Amino acid sequence: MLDIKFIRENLDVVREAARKKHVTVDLDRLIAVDGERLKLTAAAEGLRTRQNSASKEIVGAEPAKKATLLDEMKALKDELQGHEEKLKGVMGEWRDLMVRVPNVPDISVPDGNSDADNKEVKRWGEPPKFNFEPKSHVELMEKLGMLDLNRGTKVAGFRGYFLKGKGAELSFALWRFVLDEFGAPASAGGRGGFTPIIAPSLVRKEPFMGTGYLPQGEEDLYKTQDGEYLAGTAEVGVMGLHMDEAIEKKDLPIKYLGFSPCFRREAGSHGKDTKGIMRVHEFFKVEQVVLCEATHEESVKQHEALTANAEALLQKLELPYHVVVNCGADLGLGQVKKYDIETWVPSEKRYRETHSSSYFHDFQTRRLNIRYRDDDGKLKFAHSLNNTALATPRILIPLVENNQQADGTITVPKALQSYLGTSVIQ
RNA sequence: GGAGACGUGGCUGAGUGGUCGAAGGCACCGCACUCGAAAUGCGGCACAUGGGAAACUGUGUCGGAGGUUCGAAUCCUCCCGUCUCCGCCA
Repeated sequence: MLDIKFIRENLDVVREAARKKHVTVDLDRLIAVDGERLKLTAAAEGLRTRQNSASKEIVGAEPAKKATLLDEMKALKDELQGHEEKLKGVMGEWRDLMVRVPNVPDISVPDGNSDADNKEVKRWGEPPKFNFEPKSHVELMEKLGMLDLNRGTKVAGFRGYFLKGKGAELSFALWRFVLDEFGAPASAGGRGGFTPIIAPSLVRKEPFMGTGYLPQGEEDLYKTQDGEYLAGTAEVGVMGLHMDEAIEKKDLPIKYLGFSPCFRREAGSHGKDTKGIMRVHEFFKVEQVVLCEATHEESVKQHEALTANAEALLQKLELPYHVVVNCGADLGLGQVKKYDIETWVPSEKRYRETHSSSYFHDFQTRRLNIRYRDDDGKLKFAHSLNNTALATPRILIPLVENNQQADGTITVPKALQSYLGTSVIQ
């Protein structure tokens, strides 16, 4: 959510933001409704001022005076109720419009109409050259008893899967590997400063509103009969952690390495990625979540750091990847800027998204009411950021495909060998 | 699932119809003392929003939404949340 004052005073900027993000929101209507809101509020406040002063007079007034005042107040009360009725209607529309206003993308975000317009900004590693036709992760993993899709769908329905044997072990190995990478202090070659946290996936409505997944993303979420939703990323639960809190400035930046199961209905992507474990309803994410001081410079610094962290993991896993800066149309409502890291998938002969790194300024924290006391003694909304550390099972796809051998066995990257207890999956 | 208690500022905690935006404490800020710090003393200090160049000032906010009343932190209803006991389960 943006500050209404900011919207009023920078209407052109917000209008341009909506255009760039391809978001439809009637800003002129918002300004008109806001004017109405202010007018009605002022009128109601005037009446209340009178009510408050009369209320003080009534206490000590003599009977005749008191009766006069009481009559006046009864009439005023009716008038006030009329105003409040109108204001209520106006506020309803105002709020509906406000939650649709997008955050302003950074100047460095390219224009574009879809993810096809994202711009590559970096490339690392070389896609492997095979002297045989590379197999898909489905073929490789099923052959090695790592994955069972048929029985996955039997049990869990469309997009269901079982990871078993080395497939399950590989997942545990990766989680442990990531935890160690982030747990080690920077001096020891680790990422440093992240607190591991296992976050709820079953989450109440407020953190979804706060992170911006509701109301717009409702149809991609599973909802329980008790009104909670299942989170599609650990970000939701972790961001909810400090909701309605005031943080000590000395504690910033706060960095979490959140882990949780994730659930997505994948509504609207029915035809996409129907084979294998690229797009599943139920998966796991290790997510980096950061709260920091409310300056653009700090956000940018943390954003680059989060992105570098993910890159470092991929480099240790020896997976070729590239980084794209997402174009306006491919940004979420609250995102200022986003890098997707896409990892090479040999069977598709292209890079596929495995990480997504974004910052929000105070868009999320304003909704979540996460503040810190600044040096001037004032409470300010913190800035928030997040990036994937590692999402399973998707990451298994490039991992097995890039390391496949002609005989269908899979070599294990050095960094993982001690975790998996072998250098070859066969 | 049953019964009960509770929800107040950054934190803690008083407050049961008007004199309450709210005592006291902690934290924080300023000043004094000090070579400096600690301790101490004095003062300041909720948040949001409207008006105003500013000083200042209007309004709202005591979990949320309604209601009673001229007037609600305080009374009533519903909802949400927390805690305790019992039950159930691991």
